[in-house]
Amino acid sequence: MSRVSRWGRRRSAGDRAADPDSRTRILDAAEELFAETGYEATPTARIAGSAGVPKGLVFHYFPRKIDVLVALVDERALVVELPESESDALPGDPAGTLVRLARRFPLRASPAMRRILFREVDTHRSVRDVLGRLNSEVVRRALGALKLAAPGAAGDMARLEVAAATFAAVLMYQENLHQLTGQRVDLDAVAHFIALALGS
Amino acid sequence: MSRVSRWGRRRSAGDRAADPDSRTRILDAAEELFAETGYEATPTARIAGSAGVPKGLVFHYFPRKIDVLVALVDERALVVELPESESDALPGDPAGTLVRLARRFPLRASPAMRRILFREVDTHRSVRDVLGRLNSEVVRRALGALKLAAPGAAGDMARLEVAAATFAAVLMYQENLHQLTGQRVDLDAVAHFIALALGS
Amino acid sequence: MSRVSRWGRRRSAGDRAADPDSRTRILDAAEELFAETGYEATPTARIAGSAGVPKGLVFHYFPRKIDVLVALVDERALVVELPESESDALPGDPAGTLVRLARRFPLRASPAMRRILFREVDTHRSVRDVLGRLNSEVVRRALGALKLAAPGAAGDMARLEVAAATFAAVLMYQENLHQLTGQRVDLDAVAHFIALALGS
Amino acid sequence: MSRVSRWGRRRSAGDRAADPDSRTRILDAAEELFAETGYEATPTARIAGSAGVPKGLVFHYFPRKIDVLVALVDERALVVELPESESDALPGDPAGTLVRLARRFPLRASPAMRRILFREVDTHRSVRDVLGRLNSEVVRRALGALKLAAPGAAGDMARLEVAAATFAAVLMYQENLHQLTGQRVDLDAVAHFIALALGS
DNA sequence: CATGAATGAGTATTCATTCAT
DNA sequence: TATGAATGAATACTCATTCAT
Repeated sequence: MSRVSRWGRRRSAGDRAADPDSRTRILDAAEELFAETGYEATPTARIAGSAGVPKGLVFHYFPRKIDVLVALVDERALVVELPESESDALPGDPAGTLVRLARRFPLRASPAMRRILFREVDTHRSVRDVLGRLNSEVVRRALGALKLAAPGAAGDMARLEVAAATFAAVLMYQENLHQLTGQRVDLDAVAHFIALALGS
Repeated sequence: MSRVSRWGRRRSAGDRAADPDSRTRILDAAEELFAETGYEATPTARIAGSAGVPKGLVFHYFPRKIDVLVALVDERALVVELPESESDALPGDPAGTLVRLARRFPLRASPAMRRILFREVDTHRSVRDVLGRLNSEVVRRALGALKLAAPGAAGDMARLEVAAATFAAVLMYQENLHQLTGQRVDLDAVAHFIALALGS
Repeated sequence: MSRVSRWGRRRSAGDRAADPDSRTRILDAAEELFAETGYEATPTARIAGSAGVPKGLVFHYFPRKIDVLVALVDERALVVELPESESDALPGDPAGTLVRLARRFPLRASPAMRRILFREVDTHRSVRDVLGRLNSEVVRRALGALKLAAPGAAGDMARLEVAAATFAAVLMYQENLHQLTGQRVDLDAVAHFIALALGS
Repeated sequence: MSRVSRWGRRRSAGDRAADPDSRTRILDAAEELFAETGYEATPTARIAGSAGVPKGLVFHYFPRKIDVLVALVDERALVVELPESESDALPGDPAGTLVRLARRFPLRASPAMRRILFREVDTHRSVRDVLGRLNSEVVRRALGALKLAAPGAAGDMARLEVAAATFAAVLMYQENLHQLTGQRVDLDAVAHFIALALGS
């Protein structure tokens, strides 16, 4: 049950812990392959091969291929439990507040997961649900943080909501944008831009 | 169900016949199916069946399955040739300018095409190219329009660029957002919000 | 649709007709293999191999494996259309009447079919239905023939029914009995035995 | 659902414990499943699951899957040791004699066993042997009993043999017939019918 | 005895693609 | 152009069986 890995440090050198168990290795491999090639175009045999386990073992843990995707999304997309603390919020600094929020954003977890979530929204209800929940959460937190950080605009709820939704959209899709245009949107600049609108 | 879409013209010049030709019917069917189920998960046989043509005919027009996708994207994603006219731009009304731009936006073409473009970015270089070109185009036009519409901010190029990129992001992904959260982002509100930031 | 073969003369020498078509060859092979090894234990690949057609073609004609069995049973178990003529019935000779009936009995069709019918009764509703219909038919005809052939017992309907059911049971299961005990029940003797009971 | 059947004794001698031991539970489950679904179509894992034992334990007791079937047939198909007593035979009452014989007939053991025996005749030599032995036994006993019960026909050995074989056929397959036609053959009526033939 | 992870050969089924007509 | 039978590589999934604990 203990899901060992955390992206960016999946198997660091000095790890004296034993090999991650087979189930984890399967999910690791699937995460990478689904992100690269997509769910449909990734044969289970390749997942097994890439994970270094026999083909049959994949089905031991995940009776259907779709269960690999579902487990992946359920176990790895929302694992980072953000403390509810909105201590990020610094009154008078909405831009910095948004940037700090983005840094600790759950979607910051594995870039592979982000690609999977967006690419496979239609593949399974579970993916769509997780992505939806994620989006709502970001909007909710951005809104909460902005309420504290932008005292001047606190009265204009509608404006705060648009700000939160706009920031969320940029944040949620930035990875996709990066793929498309080849250039990453500068989140800091967007945050400042939004702060401007709130300040006026 | 009627595949005679309002999304651009597919019919050959002199068409008064009721039935589009086979090739068109194949593309119509593929467009719908790829959007629904994805490229990989859509068998060519189903495209043929849905188009009401024999299986073999699909390969007569499109030697490889991928050619269906490529033709679809090449012929239907950018067909709406926006007049270069930035007559949309109304000096002093950046919000209205953005909204008008959005209304005539190429991506406003077939919703199915949008889903295909986003879902199949990684399936073929051609898709990625078209989507990239589309995105650049939107940013470019938004930027151009804003230059004219927001004379006050005209000097601050960096700010205009962030504004354009932000609006483009919201615009490009609004359909996706809609699916996820079940509620459409209010483009007008975002446009006004952006105008606020430009005005201050 | 024309089902060429009739067992015992599936491919006689002087047959100038071309090879039976692929579909027929598949059914021929399946009939033999299902009878030998049973439905479950017969891989579709072996059917194809035995029929001399590529694996995929089996699924071209029969989308699911069970469809092969169903087609087999539906098309080959009841094909022999017995003329309704009860001319078999010879008044005063119930024994001869039963024997003649047995000789033209539909189940006399392919011995392989008989083994399939009995072995796979539980495999699919269609098999059970065909076998049930066959049994009812035999009882019905035996009863009809006996009514005419055994005028002495014509008044004792109950006795005629028992006679018909008994004969049908022996007839229907004789192939199985043969397998089990290694010795065939002598149908003639049973017919005479039954005639005895009717005569007394 | 309660596997404590009336069909022979499975429990070890001193059993007062509520739970049969694992081996017995495995056989119980297999008996039910083989009868329902057939040997080939019943995975060992399902036997284990249905018996409430871990998968590995099945192979502890029965190294190969086929051993489960063999053990089942060997231990449960002939267990009811009929006393050799032909005290059933009542001179002058061949019908009653046959009916009494049928009531104590070994095949009266578990209906599930009967279906297994008939369905899996070809699966393993052991099954065929047991079924063959069973059939011979029935014929042998019916013959013996009829010799005593029908003194009038005692001289006509051939006729007695046909009578025995006919009755055995009806008896052995009545369960199958029941499934097929949905209506059970009336054994009493058949017995009387046979007695008639012997008496004339 | 008990347990369940591990293994890999086998199986039904799918599907892009070819091609004779 | 049309047509649909033919082909076989690929793929998800099954399952008997082994084995370390």
